[in-house]
Amino acid sequence: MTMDKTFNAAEAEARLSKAWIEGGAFRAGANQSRDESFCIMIPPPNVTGSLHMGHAFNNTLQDILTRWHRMRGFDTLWQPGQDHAGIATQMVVERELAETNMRRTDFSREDFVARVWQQKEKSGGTIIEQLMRLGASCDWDRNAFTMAGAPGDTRHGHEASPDFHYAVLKVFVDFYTKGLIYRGKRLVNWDPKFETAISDLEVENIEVDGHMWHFKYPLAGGATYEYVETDEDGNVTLRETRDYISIATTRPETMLGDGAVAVHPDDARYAPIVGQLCEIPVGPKETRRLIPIITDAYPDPDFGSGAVKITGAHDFNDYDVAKRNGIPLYRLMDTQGAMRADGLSYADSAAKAQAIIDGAELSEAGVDQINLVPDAYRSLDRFEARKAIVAAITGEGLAVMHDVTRTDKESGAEITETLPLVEAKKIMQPFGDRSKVVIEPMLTDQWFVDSAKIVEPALEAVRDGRTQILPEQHRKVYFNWLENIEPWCISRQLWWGHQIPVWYGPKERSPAGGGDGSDATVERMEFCAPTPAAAAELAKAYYEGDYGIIVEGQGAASSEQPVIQLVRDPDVLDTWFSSGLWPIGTLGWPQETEELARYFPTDVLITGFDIIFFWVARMMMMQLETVKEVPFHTVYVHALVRDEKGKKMSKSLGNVLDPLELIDEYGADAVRFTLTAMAAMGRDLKLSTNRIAGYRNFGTKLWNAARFAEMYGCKPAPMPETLIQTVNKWILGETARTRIAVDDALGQYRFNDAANALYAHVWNVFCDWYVEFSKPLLQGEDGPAKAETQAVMAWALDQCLLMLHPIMPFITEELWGSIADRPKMLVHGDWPMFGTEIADPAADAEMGWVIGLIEQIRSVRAEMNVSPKAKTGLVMVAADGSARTRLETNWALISRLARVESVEWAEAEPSGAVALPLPGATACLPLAGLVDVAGEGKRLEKALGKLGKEINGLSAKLGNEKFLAKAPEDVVAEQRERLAEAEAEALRLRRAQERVAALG
RNA sequence: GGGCGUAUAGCUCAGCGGGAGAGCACUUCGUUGACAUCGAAGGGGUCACUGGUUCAAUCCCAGUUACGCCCACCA
Repeated sequence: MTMDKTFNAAEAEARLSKAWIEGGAFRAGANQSRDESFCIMIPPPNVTGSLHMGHAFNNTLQDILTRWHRMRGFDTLWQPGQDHAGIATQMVVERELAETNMRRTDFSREDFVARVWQQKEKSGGTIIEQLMRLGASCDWDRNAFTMAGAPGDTRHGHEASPDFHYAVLKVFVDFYTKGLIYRGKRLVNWDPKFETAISDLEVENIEVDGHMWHFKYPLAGGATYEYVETDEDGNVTLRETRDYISIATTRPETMLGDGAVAVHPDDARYAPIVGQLCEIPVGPKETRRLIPIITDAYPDPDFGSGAVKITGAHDFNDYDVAKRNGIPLYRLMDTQGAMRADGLSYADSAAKAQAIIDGAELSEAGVDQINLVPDAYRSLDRFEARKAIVAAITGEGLAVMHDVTRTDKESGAEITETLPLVEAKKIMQPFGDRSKVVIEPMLTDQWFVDSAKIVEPALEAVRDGRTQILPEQHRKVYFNWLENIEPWCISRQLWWGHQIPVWYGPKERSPAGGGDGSDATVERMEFCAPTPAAAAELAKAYYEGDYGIIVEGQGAASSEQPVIQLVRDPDVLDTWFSSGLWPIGTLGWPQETEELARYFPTDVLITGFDIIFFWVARMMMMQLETVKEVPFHTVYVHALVRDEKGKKMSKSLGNVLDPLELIDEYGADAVRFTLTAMAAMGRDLKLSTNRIAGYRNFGTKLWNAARFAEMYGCKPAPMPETLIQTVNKWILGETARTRIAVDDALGQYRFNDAANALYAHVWNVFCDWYVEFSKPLLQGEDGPAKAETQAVMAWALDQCLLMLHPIMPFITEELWGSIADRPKMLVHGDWPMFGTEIADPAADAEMGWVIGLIEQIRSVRAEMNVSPKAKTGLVMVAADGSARTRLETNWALISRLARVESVEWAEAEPSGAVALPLPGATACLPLAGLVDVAGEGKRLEKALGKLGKEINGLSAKLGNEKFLAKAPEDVVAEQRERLAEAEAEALRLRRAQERVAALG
């Protein structure tokens, strides 16, 4: 069978992929021949996701390491799986519903979740197929899912996944029991689109054009004070009588919820009015609220007016100030970011708020009933309300005014107008990273992980090197975030996810009338347990006495005894809480599985920098808290794949390269090799199709080299004990050096170095030289030499295939199979382990000499415009015998590649010849008649110029006593040697110059 | 406001205390049966700037400039 002229990537990739998977080539432990294990956890892509360039990059690197270890006989597992991706996935389904004008609330929770499971079945397999097309050698039989085992689980596509749901709930319960998780009413980031709380990390602060309005808060009862501004030296710059305090805000709609105005305690301007009341200038005049002017360290006297309105329920800074000063928190908005319409009437609310100012005490729930949104603004969207409020205040003359001078277009006169002070300002505004809508700080009940309590081991593990972060610059980022860790809000008001395993019952032990749980939202008992039955057990113990316990959704009461109804917390957990358990969860924890024992802690995590906080840090904390071990020994953080201009790939820019389209066009190997070759640690890569095409050509080159080998019958065969041919000895050494370089590079996660070493070896050494050198031997009459070369050629090619396989699995597997029938596929090939013991220094030196000679002859011929077809003679002036031996043993090679047809030996260099310096000899090309005298003169001139510079530099250095005294001996010796060589060559060049001059 | 990163050939980037490299692009030449998705030869760089350390700096240190990224509550 002869090989096809080209590699048919599309056909071969599909066929080989199938063969690997059906043959179980990727199973955990496949090809194992040693004790050590090697395990990588895939960063689980979203179930609804599809493969983008980042995935392609990330998974290529993981696959390289996995294949490399598998070939080296490690007990290897690359664990695949998907993430349920709470918000992202629910969003997909809700969007679909929206097309038919339906909402999630049109369904029961159970039905909606069932729809999401259907969606998951529909699209969950896509990314797996795409990863398979990339060649990812995951153990697909173990495909896991972060919501496996949760109610409604269809097990589709992740049949073997452990009960992840149980593991997640168990960790929640454990953390709860240990006091690491708590529930409380806190100000959280609220996404009005998805109507859920989100964590700090899910908020993107983006600079937008905003406005800062300045409004007057009149002092109560028309009081006045003398407002005095001074400059740095204490000189009075402004003195006026005011009956108001000036307040700046970028969000006027929140004024309705103000609880106080704060000034800095040292701010002399406002000292006269501290303790007084001022009026919020919004709403029906007769019921405007009065709020106190207080002091707090928070306001910066140098910013704005120096006075800050305190809206505790709608701003994070204000929240802290309010907490410190006992200022009530008034919630103004509903879950969709519209102004509230629920709760008490405005009049009642204002009255109650006033009562609080006057000293009345209200329960938390009582305060929440207060709705300070006037009727005119109720139900308005927050941005509509903002407009209306600004208009109302301005119309009433309570905006701070300032003079604006402009030049009238028609008359050219300068006109000064007094206008409301509205500063156009760049402000950092928070947006939901998924919803892209403005996030609202919102006062709600949420669950939190008290991260500060579990952070220390995660810091310590990186500090002491149990977990290594590469590249190292990311360590700082990691430390910095963890050292300043904030509580992690883990509850989400969604339906898709792990429902929080907490059940509520009435606080009182004697629920009158059977305890219908009507006040359960106010004061209640929490029962945290991984299952409803366990929760009921806990409740039974608490409600000691003769109660029946009814757990939500677990059937009705049967007896006549009083009944306690347990209601489950409706919220689900942040996706990252469950993916934070990915390493142990996929290995079957909390069962003590064999996999856990073999593969945990895992070896390396390969991930993008964008999820260091989201995921890596959380995994560290959660694994260390749960099983007291680091989840992985190394974190390799890769950079971003950008477009060829360095722009981030984005749909809106339209510069997205689809890895699947690239695979279709260039083949998976070309895409993989490109990404690998560009994977310099810590540096973004700019991907261009041009580059991919180049590496596709590399595959073709390899293919053709194999065709050449096949053509000359180079089949894998035992090599002779002793090699005779120098080229064959030499290629062994070259191969060994490459093997060392590749292993070295991969061992240090220097993927680009590995790729480049292989590229250079295959193309520049194997193809450019060895294949060419082999031709006279393979085509010649010398039987033993031919046989030896065939065997060595086959061997050297095999080594190329073996070493390239982790990066280019398909073409190498295809070649491996077409070269010979083998006991094992290449995917299970035995990675070369030989070192330089198989090299032969004498052969290396000899081939170096031969290559040098050929290159010099070619160079001269090209520059002299000698026709490539013309053959020339060669005159050798030998300084010692070794040169003669070298030339004669390699004459066939030299003659062919340098196109010289004869050689004669002379005592002196003939005139009219170009002299080429070599170790131990001078090679002379008698090109009389062919020589372009002027050209040769120029060439020599140039070469001498270069040499002159080098000689000057070296002599200066060697003339420097300090250098001789302080530099290491070997460096001095090396410089001396270089100087001697340079001088010798310069001498030869000068003699050649003379001869050329004589010719002219 | 903090923190980090990057400046090397026309382009994209490796490298890194003692001889400036690769790929692409460019120029010239080439259909010798592996390969024109190729071969051979070649041009091209005060390694951003300024100081310092050193016998020696593209590389280490400090500063400057430009660009990029991350984090952060200035109303």
